Amino acid sequence: MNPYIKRIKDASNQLNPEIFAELEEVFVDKKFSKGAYLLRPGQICSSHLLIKEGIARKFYFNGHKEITTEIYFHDDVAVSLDSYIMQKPGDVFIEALTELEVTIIDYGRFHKLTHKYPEVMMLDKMFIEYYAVWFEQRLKEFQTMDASQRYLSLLEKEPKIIRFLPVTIIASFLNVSLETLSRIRSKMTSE
Amino acid sequence: MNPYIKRIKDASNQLNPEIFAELEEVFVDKKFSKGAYLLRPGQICSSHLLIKEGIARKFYFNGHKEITTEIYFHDDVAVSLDSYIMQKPGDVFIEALTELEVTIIDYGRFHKLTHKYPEVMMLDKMFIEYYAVWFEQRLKEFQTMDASQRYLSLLEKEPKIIRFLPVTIIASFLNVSLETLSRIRSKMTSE
DNA sequence: CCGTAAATTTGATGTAGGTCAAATAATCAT
DNA sequence: ATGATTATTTGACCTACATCAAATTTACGG
Repeated sequence: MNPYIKRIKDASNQLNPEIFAELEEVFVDKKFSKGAYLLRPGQICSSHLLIKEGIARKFYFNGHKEITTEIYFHDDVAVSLDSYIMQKPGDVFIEALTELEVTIIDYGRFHKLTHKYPEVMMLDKMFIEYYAVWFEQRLKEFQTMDASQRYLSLLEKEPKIIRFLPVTIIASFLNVSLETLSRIRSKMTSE
Repeated sequence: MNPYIKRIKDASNQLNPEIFAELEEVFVDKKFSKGAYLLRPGQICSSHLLIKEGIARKFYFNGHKEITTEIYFHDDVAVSLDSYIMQKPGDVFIEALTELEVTIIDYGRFHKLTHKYPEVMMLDKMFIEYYAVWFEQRLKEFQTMDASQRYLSLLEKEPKIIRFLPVTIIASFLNVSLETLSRIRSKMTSE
């Protein structure tokens, strides 16, 4: 498991049961059908979305080109960071790629707990740390790897993505054209 | 001013004077001469480095190629995030590009305060949030802009970088070859 | 099943930006 | 200053990947 995720799990397991119970009150489960948008540009991201079941992605438009920034699976947390932190309208879509079950953690109610219990703020901080390092590593991949290497790295880290998603979305996540991704794939299977 | 920086400044100004005083005790000033390394690969990043005077950068080697990830000026905070958070050896250099004065905020002593005062943890969290969003935006630039656009964007946001630093370093920050950067520049001045 | 639409592959061609090499220009020590 | 060293520019060429277009495969509603 990712060491940052492990760190968060450990910390939440060590939470005093009373706090944990209060925390769970803030959680609201919800289902979305395939293709539904959990967030759209212009909306304020008012919650963390913890994925229980299914796959989702975050993407934005650059002109006519879709850029997929994140793909979420079980236990991942989907959030539009800038919009969430500053509570201002964002510019991304969060989309259900399959039937989806999520736990919604409301911003306002969560923040109250954050101020009531330092442990909860710590947990919140750990999430942000995970995000920051995740982005740093992803940036590094773009700065040091070519398209094939990024594909290989993804294949290794998230084989699920490759198995279940159409090339369009994988290509947009790797920031290459779908034609290029197709060629990378055919070259790899032929070797 | 960057809204995240403003947010941090506002919060630290609202800090109760007693806490502020305790916080200042943790601060230690230090000078470095041009070319000195404040951090090297293999070392654990055990402090935040707040730049008081001068310019610094963070970089790492990818094979023989240097990649500059950040360039720091007055009031910026230099830290190797992954190494700092997990307190494990990192793989980056932090280098003084000029004569440099920094305020060192020691990890251990700062963390004690973080647990003593929720306000301080909040401040710490805000720093991480700033970092996370900074990385997200930088990633976006690589995904949506070509070399000239990245140069223009840097010129606009950080004209100081362009004025005071050699092409080698700017090029490595923009992730282009120095030759390409040189051509971009000559094309721009001729137009 | 079959026809149609969507997804994927394959091919031809263009271009941004890399690499290597040489030419200037700037910096610096004696 | 003057030579030596380092930084920057310029030129020739090459490669990874984009784009456009067509072919093929897959999925899917009737």
